[in-house]
Amino acid sequence: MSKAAGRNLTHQLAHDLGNAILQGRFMNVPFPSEAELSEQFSVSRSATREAVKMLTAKGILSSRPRQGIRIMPESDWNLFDTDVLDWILSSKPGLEVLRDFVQMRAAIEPEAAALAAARSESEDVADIGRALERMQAAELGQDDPLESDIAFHGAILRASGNRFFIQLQPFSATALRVSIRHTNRFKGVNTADTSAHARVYSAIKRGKVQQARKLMHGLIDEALQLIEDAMPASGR
Amino acid sequence: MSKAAGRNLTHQLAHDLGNAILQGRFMNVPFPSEAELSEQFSVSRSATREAVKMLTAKGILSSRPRQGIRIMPESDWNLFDTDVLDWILSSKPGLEVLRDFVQMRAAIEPEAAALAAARSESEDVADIGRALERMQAAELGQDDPLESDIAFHGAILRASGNRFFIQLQPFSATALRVSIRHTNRFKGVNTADTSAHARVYSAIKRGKVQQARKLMHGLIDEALQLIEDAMPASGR
DNA sequence: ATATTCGTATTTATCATACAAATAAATAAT
DNA sequence: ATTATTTATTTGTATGATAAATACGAATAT
Repeated sequence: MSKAAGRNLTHQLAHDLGNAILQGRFMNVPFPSEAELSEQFSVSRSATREAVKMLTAKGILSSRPRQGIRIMPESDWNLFDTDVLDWILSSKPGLEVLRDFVQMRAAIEPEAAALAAARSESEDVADIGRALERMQAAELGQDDPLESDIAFHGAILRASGNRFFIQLQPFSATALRVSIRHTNRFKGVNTADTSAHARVYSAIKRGKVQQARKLMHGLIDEALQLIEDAMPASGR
Repeated sequence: MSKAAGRNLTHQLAHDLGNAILQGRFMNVPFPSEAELSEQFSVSRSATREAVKMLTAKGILSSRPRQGIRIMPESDWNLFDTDVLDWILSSKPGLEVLRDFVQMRAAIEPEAAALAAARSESEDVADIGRALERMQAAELGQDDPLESDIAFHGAILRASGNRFFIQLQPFSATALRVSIRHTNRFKGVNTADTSAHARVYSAIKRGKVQQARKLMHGLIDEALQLIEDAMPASGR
């Protein structure tokens, strides 16, 4: 078991199991029983059961008497859960998953930018500006390029004023982290990218709804094109 | 505690607590401790703890020694969790929540339709046609209008071929269920609506990406306009 | 032979109890 | 008034025992 990640044993075990499952370590072996898990991780049955219940709540496991604990089909996993997103990230996802992430962002973020522009008088919009400043600072090596990019897109989701968009912040962040793992060997800090972001912010601040949507769409669609060009044709 | 909803006591308790929380029953009273929950629901501490851990996994609760169990801020709740969506639905959400649902659908579903059109050769597309037939049957009273509508939009999400869109099926279904509760007093079975759906299906089947996106957007945007017109101006 | 019934072993589900650890609040000391 | 210490409360962890569900195989009947 990992050092001292979660706050308590139950959380740690849930985290470790989640990671192991998403890494595919139980693809060929049957999933252990409660008793086996307790023994393998040197944890009480109570803690084991609680960890299993947490993963059950995320749609990853299910358990029935006599049958034991089983991994649910991937289609049941709650992919928008923050923990699950973390486990996806550390499972080193391939281009297909990255494409799915970016296609989703291409649906969400242009609309979020449009909604933000429609509420341009909101205080939330200033956060977008602050994140943009961080991106500009990152160009000079004074901030982290990835983290400031994440902050920018997160700020737009918040500025949408829509609880569902707001909750997609971890999704967007994970998508960006997956992206950079596939693309940052090609380009480092990108001045053109930052100014494209600046144009999005400008449109939002000035309440230009259509323009905000279109600019954000352009931003993400460019990334999507790069990914699809890099993919073998079979995967499309 | 409710009759025999979930498969076991833990699930039942988690379900009942989730419902109670989303109904706002702990707005003014402090959340009970483990011991109090056990006593109030006549359930062992183990089962109580497991239920609390399940809600913790969904971002709804957190617990620390001495401080007890606390309800997390709503921004932490996993709103895309199927159970949470069910609890939202049974909490009789108002127009603000409905608007958030439909804004989200307006982002997701036009893109899903576009992606489905781009894979029009897929077998998944036939499911959309079958759902459309159900909608047409519903016009004649031979099927359920709401369920067939849900099936239609779910089929398009599946046909997108994108795991994230696919997982938004329960979201879309809940959104439609919330919608009908606010709008079906105005209109019953709508022939115009069904033929608009038929045009979306036709565009997808013929691989017309742009058209599929535009038609689906029109479909949802019309619903959104009705909602925003019905809302007091303050909420925009 | 085939299908059905029935028993049995295995695994989770539930309950109870005990002690440890964390920590918020009260109390005492400076 | 501030800080340190004690105390009480609550969750965390472990263990053991019994109940309930059910997959599997054996026995039985058709």
